[in-house]
Amino acid sequence: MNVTRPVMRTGRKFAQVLEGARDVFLAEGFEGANVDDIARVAGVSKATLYSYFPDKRLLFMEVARAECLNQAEAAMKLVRPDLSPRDQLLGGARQIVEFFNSPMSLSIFRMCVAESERFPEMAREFYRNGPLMARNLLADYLKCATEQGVLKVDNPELAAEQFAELCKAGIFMRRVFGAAEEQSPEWCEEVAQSAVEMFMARYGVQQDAV
Amino acid sequence: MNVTRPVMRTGRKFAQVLEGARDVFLAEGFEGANVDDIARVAGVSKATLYSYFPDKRLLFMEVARAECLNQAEAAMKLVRPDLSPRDQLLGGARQIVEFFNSPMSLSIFRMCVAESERFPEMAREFYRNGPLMARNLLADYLKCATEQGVLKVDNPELAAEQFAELCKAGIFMRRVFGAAEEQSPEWCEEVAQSAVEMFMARYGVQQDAV
DNA sequence: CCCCAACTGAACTGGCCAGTTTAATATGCC
DNA sequence: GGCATATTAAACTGGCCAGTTCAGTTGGGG
Repeated sequence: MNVTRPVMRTGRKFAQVLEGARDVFLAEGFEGANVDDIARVAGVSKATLYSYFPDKRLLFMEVARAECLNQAEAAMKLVRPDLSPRDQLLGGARQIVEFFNSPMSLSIFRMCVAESERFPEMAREFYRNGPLMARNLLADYLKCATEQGVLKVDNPELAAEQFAELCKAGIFMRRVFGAAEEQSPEWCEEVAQSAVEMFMARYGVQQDAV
Repeated sequence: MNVTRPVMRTGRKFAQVLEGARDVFLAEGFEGANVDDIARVAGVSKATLYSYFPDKRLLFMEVARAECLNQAEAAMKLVRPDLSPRDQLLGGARQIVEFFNSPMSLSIFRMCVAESERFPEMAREFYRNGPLMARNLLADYLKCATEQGVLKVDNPELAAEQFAELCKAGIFMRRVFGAAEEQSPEWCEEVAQSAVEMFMARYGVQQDAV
């Protein structure tokens, strides 16, 4: 899997480089980020930086990979089989809404989208490690819940994506285009509630209609 | 509203410039597009191009604006007060799904997202002319339908965004990250149907449940 | 205390590209 | 035919920046 990475990382300052790169990339985007800046912020000489990463692109991919792992880990912690579907989904909705509201997530999203034409592998890898992984996790849950008769989902993959999309309503578009500042927690909560409401109206079992 | 535009566009080759710019921007993105290339593709000298547009950014904004107008016009034609809400919405869903599946729309979307940090006004204007306009159109419809008692929508703006988001499920993410080619018409139709299904389950009036 | 590897800083190369300039040419209207 | 305006080609400026190079410095293990 890791064709390029087993080689070095012997130096003392490897972590510094990654951290500096992360900060600058997130602040400036891929094209906007200046390698001299990265080196300066990392507190490392340019020569050292280039001794670890042969070029800017590989450096960026390493940063994005690390961020995806973070998100995946957070998502895993949310699975709570003891909760009712409604509460389980509400928890998921809250995390998704928050994700699409946070400046850092948006920054990474923007970068991957922006470079997806020039560096297709990069964007695809992000998609696999991020959105796709989240969808599969959710789809699995929906499948289980359906088997247990607490939900009635015919196409779990599609339903999972629908749910994720619902959590973006009123948040994502305005944020990604910079048309709005970070949204208020109250609004986020309303969006999450409304997403669950709609999802349950479609895929909930009758008993829930009481 | 139009502060910059009343000035020129007197020349014969204005349309050529716009067309060439559109082609090159869509193929290469904003940063990737080279002004010399645009001039060449447009069959026009660089000096002529610059006599119309003071800089690359404004040229791009004009291209994006034109594309938005196209979409808006197409959306307007869809309003058919004689149809049932279900059919009306299905028509809308089909257009939205198709929009997010088409390479050209994705290209513009990518560009605006990519540049939204460096040129915020650009992205915001795109948001206003595109997604926001579409949302308002739909929200108005939902409001009317609710007054007429054929739908039961409490928050039309949010509902409109939810509907639009639902139409992206299973399409948008994979496309925007280049993780999939253009999706099949059958899949698009399924996504559209499923979006309407879910929307009606939440906001439809009882009579529909027969 | 010495040596080797990692690290440094600063200058440098080479390429790219937005935007300008100029002097000459085309076009169309009166 | 002549004038004003639009257009052209091509060279040029100035700035930016990824990646290289090198002579010298540090620091920890033997």
